[in-house]
Amino acid sequence: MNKIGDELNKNKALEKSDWVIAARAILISVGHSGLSLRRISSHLGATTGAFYWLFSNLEDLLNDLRDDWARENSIAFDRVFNDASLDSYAKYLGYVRVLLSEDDYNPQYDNAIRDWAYSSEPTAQILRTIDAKRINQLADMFKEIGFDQRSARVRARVTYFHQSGYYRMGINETLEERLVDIPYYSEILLGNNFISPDHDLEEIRRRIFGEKS
Amino acid sequence: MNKIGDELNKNKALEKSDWVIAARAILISVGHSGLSLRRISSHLGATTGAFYWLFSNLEDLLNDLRDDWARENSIAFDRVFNDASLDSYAKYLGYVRVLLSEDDYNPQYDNAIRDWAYSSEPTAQILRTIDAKRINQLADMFKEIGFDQRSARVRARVTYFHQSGYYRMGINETLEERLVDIPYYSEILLGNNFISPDHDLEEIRRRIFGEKS
DNA sequence: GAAATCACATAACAGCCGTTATGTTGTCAT
DNA sequence: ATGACAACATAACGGCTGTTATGTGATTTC
Repeated sequence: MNKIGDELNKNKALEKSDWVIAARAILISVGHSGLSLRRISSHLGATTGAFYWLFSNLEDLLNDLRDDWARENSIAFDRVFNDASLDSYAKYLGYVRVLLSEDDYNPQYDNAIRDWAYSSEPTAQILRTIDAKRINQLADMFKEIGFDQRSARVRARVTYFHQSGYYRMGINETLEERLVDIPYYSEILLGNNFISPDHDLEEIRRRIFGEKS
Repeated sequence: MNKIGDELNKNKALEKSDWVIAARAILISVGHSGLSLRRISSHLGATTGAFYWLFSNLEDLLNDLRDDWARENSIAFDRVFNDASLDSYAKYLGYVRVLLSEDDYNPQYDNAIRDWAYSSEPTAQILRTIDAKRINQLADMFKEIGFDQRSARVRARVTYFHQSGYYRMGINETLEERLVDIPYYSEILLGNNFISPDHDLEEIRRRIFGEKS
């Protein structure tokens, strides 16, 4: 385990957020089974004694960790779906951009939480809440596009479950490979050729990421 | 933990399969974190000493458990996709039937293995193999239906990931509720109204499960 | 009927776990 | 200079883990 003590100011006292960040790093890289107090402590170059100065017990930290996930890994989606200036198709493109760029949204964080939820009821609870929110965001988008209530709900599920399943399998594809598939997803999920297989790769990239870059 | 000792013949010696069955039950109901030797032993009404009479170590049993999953939870799919007498649409119906009936296929078993795979490389490896096989089965079906190679592959992924994601969320729906959604899935995944929303529930049920039942 | 072997049970080992009690610094106010 | 307090470190507790060494009762073999 690398100590990240060098990176943070040694003259400053540890804060709760330091522990949350350390726990998050371990959760993502190792999984929830790695969330032991001694492991998190050594990751910070500290001991378990230091931990109990800030937290009352481990569950206390894990609650903060769950809240961190619910906040931080929803920001990217919220930014797209709460943007009133975007029409439904622009939201679809924004959603695809979030999934392809992966700088605001960390799918591994989602994966780790999803695994954790199997054996942790508090985790399962907050996961259900966030899942429901995201699916509703997608369903509203599909309804805005023109699908009726029931069809939109099924499309939202198919879209969201595909997303989580894709990242869950740990598929290793380059951005180019993924861009090639975008028109086929459009055909299936939108039911039209909004992004057509006839478009060349550069045009698809421009549609999603904008003019430059 | 219930001891199942009463259910199995007390006069007969324990076999490897007894331990695999016990481990499976715990994996499904508790998750991989519950797979401790003392827990599995007490589930059988035995002690850890008995375990080492049949297995060399815990990993030995866990390997058998992984193999059990790969075999037992693939039978239902293989039966559909390896049936040469079924055309592509019949295979689609067969696939849907497997997912809806859930007597030959246990999605919870899949879930538990998928969670386990996050922290266990041997589990991740066998999961990748089985996932790839199932996705290929679906892709071949979609190709047989008429989609080109690339489109079929994407449809297979969307279909399979939706399946795993659906069960992963632990959604609680009655068979009736799920049947109502079938036409919308048909519309999305097959791109047509092979099963139309205009069909009534009883006809949909008949198409999937056959004349009687 | 005695010996051997099978099929376990019992007990102990070291290692990890969360948690607590106590010890030890450095900094600051007086 | 000294007491006070913040911010930890150290050490130990009981409980759980996989594993091993040894003990034990029933069944089989001769």
